[in-house]
Amino acid sequence: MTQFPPFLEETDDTRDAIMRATYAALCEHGYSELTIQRIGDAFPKSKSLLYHHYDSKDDLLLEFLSFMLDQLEGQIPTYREGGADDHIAEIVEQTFDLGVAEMSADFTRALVELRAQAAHDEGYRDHFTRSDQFVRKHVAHTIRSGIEQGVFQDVDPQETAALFQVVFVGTMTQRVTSDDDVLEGGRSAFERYIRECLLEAE
Amino acid sequence: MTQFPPFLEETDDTRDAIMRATYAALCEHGYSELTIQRIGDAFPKSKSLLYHHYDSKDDLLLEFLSFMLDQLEGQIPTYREGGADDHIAEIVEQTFDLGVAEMSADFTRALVELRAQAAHDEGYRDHFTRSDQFVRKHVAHTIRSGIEQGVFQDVDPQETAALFQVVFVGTMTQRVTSDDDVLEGGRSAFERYIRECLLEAE
DNA sequence: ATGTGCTAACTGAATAGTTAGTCAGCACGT
DNA sequence: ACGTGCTGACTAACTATTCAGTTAGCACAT
Repeated sequence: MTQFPPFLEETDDTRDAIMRATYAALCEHGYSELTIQRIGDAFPKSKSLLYHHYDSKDDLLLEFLSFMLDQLEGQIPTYREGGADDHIAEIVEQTFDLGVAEMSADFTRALVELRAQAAHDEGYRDHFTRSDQFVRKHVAHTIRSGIEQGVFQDVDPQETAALFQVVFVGTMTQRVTSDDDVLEGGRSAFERYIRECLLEAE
Repeated sequence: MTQFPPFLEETDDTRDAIMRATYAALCEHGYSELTIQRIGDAFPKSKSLLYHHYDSKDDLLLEFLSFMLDQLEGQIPTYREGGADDHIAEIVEQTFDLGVAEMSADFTRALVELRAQAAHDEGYRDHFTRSDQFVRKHVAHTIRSGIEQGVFQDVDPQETAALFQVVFVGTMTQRVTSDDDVLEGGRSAFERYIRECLLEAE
């Protein structure tokens, strides 16, 4: 059975139930084998009802992505005070260890497939652009704080955050698309980068 | 019209022609809208003939990937002597600037889509595992040479190459799936990493 | 209370289109 | 005669989407 993230708890709302069904179907079948039928199967009501609430399969999935991103954005405390260095360490931990926080491996898989759609679909590209910008700005802001706190060297926050973003996407993609084990080694090397190029020597 | 890479020159061989047609169709339509029909359209002979040479669509595409990888592996001089530092600089250039060498943007797009299939398809995963290993070992070898040459610090070649691989996949994916411009900044930050964590200070 | 009109949620069955894959047979070099 | 490369027409399965029609609930006049 699919393990739902906390913000997808049971509610009576039909549209929430559709989001839940979409999440479940995506985890179970992946994007490439996702059909309206299968979303319907994961949904207590009828398949046709999906069209009552959304214009098309595409519309539904885009709304789904937007819904997930909203939840995620709402969930991340804009910035909990505390050492910026600790926060960065947490981000690295999440990047190389589990992927994103509570995301199941199955959902990560589907997410990588969904991102790939952005290569030829503007709607998806818009979504991931927004998503990337959110993450990158969050990291940049953290780095800026760290510099002010004196725990980071005087680096360019934008550029550094950009590298974080690339490493983040690369890791996530690599994890689910290749058995070549690159994560442990990549992590060591990246931590060395943080130690020598980001953290202020004490 | 599709611009073919040099190793896909015109030949009489039918199977080469099929590879060419697959490449062209992939560039024109991307993976998600790739059909046997469309490969047939880009092919001077008939669609049914494809089944005479390959068992299934999946078989054909896997053979195509394998074919491309063989060509690429054969093309990269195992190691042209010369400064390992220059060679690494070239790799960085190719990573952030054009993507891989002469690959068209269209093909890169398709390649990202193809990689995403590996999330749920073992055949594709095997391919990209092999592909990743090749690249990573090539980079690791270059780094090892650089250390011996005294131009690189005494880093762990495996770990460093792993980070290169992650950055490579991340950049390629990001480039075609997001309009958030992360490449320039990522490049600057990565070049700083190379300067401070890889190159031997002179 | 009750009947009436109206709307939104909902359903099962149908449809039109597309797809991978098949197959009987043609041309032709040996 | 025979195998090989090759073809066009075909099919069976699956897809997103539609649609005619059922229900349940609500507002409101009687």
